[in-house]
Amino acid sequence: MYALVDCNNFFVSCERAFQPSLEGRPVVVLSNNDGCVVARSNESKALGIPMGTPYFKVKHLVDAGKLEVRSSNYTLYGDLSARVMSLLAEVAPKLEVYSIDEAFMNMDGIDPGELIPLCAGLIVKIRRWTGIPVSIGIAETKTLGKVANHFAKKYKGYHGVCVIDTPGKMEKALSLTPIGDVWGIGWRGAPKLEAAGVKTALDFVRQPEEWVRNRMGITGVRTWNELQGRRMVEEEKIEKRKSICTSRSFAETISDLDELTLRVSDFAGKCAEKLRKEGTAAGTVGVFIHTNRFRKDLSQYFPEASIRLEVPSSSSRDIIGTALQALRMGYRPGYEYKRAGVIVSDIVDASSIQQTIFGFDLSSRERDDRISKVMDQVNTSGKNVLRLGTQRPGHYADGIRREFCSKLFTTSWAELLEVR
DNA sequence: TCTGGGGTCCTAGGACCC
DNA sequence: TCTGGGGTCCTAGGACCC
Repeated sequence: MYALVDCNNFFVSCERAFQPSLEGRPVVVLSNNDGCVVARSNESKALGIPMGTPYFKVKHLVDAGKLEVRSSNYTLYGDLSARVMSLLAEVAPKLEVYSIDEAFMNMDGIDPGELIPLCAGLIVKIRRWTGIPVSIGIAETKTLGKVANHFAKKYKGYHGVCVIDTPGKMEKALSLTPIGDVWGIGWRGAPKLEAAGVKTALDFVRQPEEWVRNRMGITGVRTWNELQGRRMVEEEKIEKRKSICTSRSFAETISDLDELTLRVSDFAGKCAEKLRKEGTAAGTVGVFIHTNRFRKDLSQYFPEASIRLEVPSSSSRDIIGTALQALRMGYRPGYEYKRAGVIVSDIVDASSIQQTIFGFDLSSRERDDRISKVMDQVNTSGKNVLRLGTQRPGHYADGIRREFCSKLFTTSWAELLEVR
């Protein structure tokens, strides 16, 4: 069986773990730049605030004292996530961390009778040790585990654990699951299915396989099988990432190429850092810049350009230099850019590069790699203390709004002392 | 006035080859 | 005037996830 562990309202729960006054109150956490709502407490869901609501639409509730708001604090969330995952790893034969707030535990080999008490105990322990409430859904496949998790969250009677382990429970659960809530269907696919009379997950699995294949292709057939207890979603892949992206919206728009150069340099430098941290190198560097798509009154422009490197690299000099070339290819003056990003792809293991290159002078590359290494050793604070001439001083994410940010409760002694 | 960021996989169509 | 058929690989864009 799979046990899907999902942290309840994760970002909000992280804020609450260190700010008990938020308990029981409507709380939302905002995206970067304080843009829109990305996490809601049950109380704020009850207020009818949809996911993704721009902040300015709920500001009146905050001003009236009816809603608490926090800027997102990913350092804090990442740290608490690691703590939760380490507790899961202690009991799961195999753990697959799926996202910052979710993990699949492969429970194959554990006595089925033990599953519920084990998971119930885990929920209590995680709450006590980290402050984070979690729910667990148990079933034969990951997609059914998602369904079970839904019920564990929704109905108090389950005390956080729901199991789907018989055909009867399966049919009951599927009949109560709207088709749009199924993992892998998505909000675009749901209306089409509903129009064809498929309103619930049970309606869906009762369609013939060919019907599903014709409408939704191979991915639809996978979901169709998974919902019936046949495993189709692959076991964990421990592979390295295939692409890495660093992008941000700006607090204000930018038209000037020199200013964009500073920002794109920082994003590219961050990508290079991430590559080195994973022990990989990228063969392609891409850059995009976007105008503000919500401003219908302004002219829009979404250029992107990518450049293939002669030899994959993770050196800041290479990645930043190439990103700036790509930026100049796409940039046109006269537009108000609101967002920019760097994507590195065609990623390979850094160790595989050395042997494969002929006729390429590796001596300058080796020198660059040594420079990058020193930069990493010095820049442990996340600040660009050591940087290339095109990068800005300070932190790469400086200049974005974080008006309601909580303290770094878990990661900085200075901050912790300040709280005390 | 104000609207996030980072990933993966699949597919259709073009380029290219014989 | 008449102009094949079949395969692979790559890429861009769409859909989905959290």
